[in-house]
Amino acid sequence: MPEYGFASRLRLKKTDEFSSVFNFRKRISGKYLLMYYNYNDFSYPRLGLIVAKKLVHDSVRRNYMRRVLREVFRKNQQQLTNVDIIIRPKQSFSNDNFTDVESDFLNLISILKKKVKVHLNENGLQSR
RNA sequence: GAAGCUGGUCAGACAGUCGCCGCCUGAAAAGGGGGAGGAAAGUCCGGGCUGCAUAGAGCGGGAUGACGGCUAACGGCCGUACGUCGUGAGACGAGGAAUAGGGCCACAGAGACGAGCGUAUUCAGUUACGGUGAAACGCGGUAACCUCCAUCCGCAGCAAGACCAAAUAGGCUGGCAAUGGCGUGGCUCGCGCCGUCAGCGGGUAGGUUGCUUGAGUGCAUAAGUAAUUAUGUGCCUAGAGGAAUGACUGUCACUUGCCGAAAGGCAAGAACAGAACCCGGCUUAUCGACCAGCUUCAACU
RNA sequence: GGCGCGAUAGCAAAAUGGUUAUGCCGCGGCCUGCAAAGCCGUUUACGCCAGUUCGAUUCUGGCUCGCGCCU
Repeated sequence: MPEYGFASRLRLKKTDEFSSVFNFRKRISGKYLLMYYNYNDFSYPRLGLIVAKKLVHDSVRRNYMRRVLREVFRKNQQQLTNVDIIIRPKQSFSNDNFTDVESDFLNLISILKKKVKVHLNENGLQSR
């Protein structure tokens, strides 16, 4: 039975957790979103969100974007394993482009899954 | 019917699926119930609360200003008077004192603040007038210039404050003595600490608390022109902490456009905006819908 | 969340209840074989809306924008 919940353990909160992802320096970009990622030591993925005040001035729309991105992550989290990801929107969106944002996110996830596979293979080679 | 004025209410409704944050029941699994606003905003005023000594004296500083009332308090609200605007309903108005004193009054104008000057006139500096200018021959104007008078204000803010407590570092509490130093709010007084003796606990990260029942609110009655108050009765209405309210679907209702003779059908739209200790106001943003009272004009009886 | 500052030409930066200095920049001219430097001239401003006042950039409210501190 896949997990659809979104408990607080699945979130990135501390500055150290955010910087570790940024220092890994891996980034995938889509039309609406920018995704940073790093591998973690847990058996589940974790999400961090950054919505810049520069991008959208008023807090209503910033919080809306945060909620939508959290919702998309919640619905698709079973596709991911032990990665920390940070989502940063590149441009603003509203209720009209919800499906666009969702497909953009799914696209990023599929790219990430390929990279994870390669990463695991390389590690396997090194360990031999 | 048209144009307008004032006050008030609402801020789509009801279901379903998947989630989020508190609360309650339960050993658990699970179940039940609650979850943004009229401005939550700006932080412009006023309080509560907390600490600084139970915030106390003086200086300095700040705020307000017709009169009366309401209130926990206010720079808010209500009533009355006055002034300006409007045909009117109404709207707007932070200014008491210029003989307590000081300052300032550009340009123009012969002359600009304290009395003089010019012309005419008279017994007589006695009386009248004087282009300009906001103000001109004076007991001027200006106190949103200093100031005076009256009233009020100590300072900081929940990142206040309290409690439990790793690592590291050495300090903390009680008694006694006294110059100086340090701290507390802008300063002085005042107050506390630093010295020494005795005893062993104190405290940062982190966590818990403060944290939501309160000057609360619906209705009825009474007092008052009103703001408001009193009594009775019903209700509980978010409490997070890198910070919860989201996504999708259905039905009905609203607005606009198109089609149609009509019933109706199709499409689009639905504002401003998101709690962070809590209240009372003010100000600013806002698609619209509805209710009540009133004014002016036109027509008809 | 709370507290406190500021806004003056394209940039920097003063002062004041009655004409907004000054420097750099731009433009035109002189100088030079050509330029630079120098000299002369010149354009562009008191964030916005109200009030007090005869008159506001200044005084008083309210907006808008920017900055700093408390963690």
